[in-house]
Amino acid sequence: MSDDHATGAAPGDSSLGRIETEVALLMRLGEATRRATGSAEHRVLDRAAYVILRHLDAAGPQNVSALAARLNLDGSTVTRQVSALQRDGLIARAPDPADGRGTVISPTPAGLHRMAAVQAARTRLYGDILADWTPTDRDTLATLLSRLNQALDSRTRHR
Amino acid sequence: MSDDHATGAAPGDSSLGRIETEVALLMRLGEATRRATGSAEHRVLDRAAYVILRHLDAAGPQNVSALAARLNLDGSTVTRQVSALQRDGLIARAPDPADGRGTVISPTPAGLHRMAAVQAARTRLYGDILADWTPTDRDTLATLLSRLNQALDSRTRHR
DNA sequence: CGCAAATAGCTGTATCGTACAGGTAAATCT
DNA sequence: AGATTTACCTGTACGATACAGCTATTTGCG
Repeated sequence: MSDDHATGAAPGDSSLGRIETEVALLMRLGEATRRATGSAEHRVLDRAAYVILRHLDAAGPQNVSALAARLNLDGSTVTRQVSALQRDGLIARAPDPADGRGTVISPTPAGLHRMAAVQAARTRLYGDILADWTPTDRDTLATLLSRLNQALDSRTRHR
Repeated sequence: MSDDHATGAAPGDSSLGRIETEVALLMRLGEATRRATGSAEHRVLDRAAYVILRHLDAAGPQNVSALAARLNLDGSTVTRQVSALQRDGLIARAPDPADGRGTVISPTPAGLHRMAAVQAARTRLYGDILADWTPTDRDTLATLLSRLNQALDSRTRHR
């Protein structure tokens, strides 16, 4: 799994490969973890539902298209997610007063509560898992991940 | 996406919250990126197929159950993935000489080639995206991700 | 103003990845 | 040898997603 580039002191090259590997792995593990974590009775939030609620929480009520654009999802997907969330009482749809076509989605208190619970559970999980990490390492990971996401996002977005 | 809201995490805890946020985000972005990257004609490898090939490459030919256990997937899922990979000529099935029930899966040259191509493309992508990172930062990210995965994995596994 | 084009959202349909339950065959245990 | 376990496959179902097509509304333009 290495393509020797043989330029200079190439430790940076192999980190790209490692990053690729680890991100792929994390995706798998994250999936598995989510599946295992959000088990039976909880009937917790699916992947997208969680991010939708988080985004509504962070960025305020907004319509389906805005959500879709922001989350890099098809409008129809968001429509369905939103329908499910509404069915479960986690968000509310209201006609957009400024645009007769639009619907404004806002989180309900129950939705925020549910989201916070999931968030807390996951955060707890990380606390558990990273119990023996130094605060510095945690902080560094958080920062680097954030930078990675920002880079990935801007790349994905304007292209 | 700012995480300033609604968790009530103590400042010392905040890196955990940030990690949670960023991992969730990375999952979404990774999905989107994969979807965008592996576009049309390539008919590239799906998520699982890629990891299967990588694992076969890294750990050698093995049977379906071993793969399933290792990848945290149901046997049936692996069976189907493997069937698809076989149909596409990327892996080969052979009866296990030591166990009449088993089938040993090995990557074909074409499979390895395909895998390497995807890997290279992704690595290139990361190189592109992280162009302005210092080698140190890249290296640190790779290392921390690896540690995170290891922690997540061992947690997921024996439980 | 009135109609064409764009936009917002929904619904139908398809695909993919995955799981669980059930089947058959082979191996292992007693 | 019979019972149990293991390995794999198949049927079926579900969830997340995309794309295409529909309707209602808004916007832009002659």
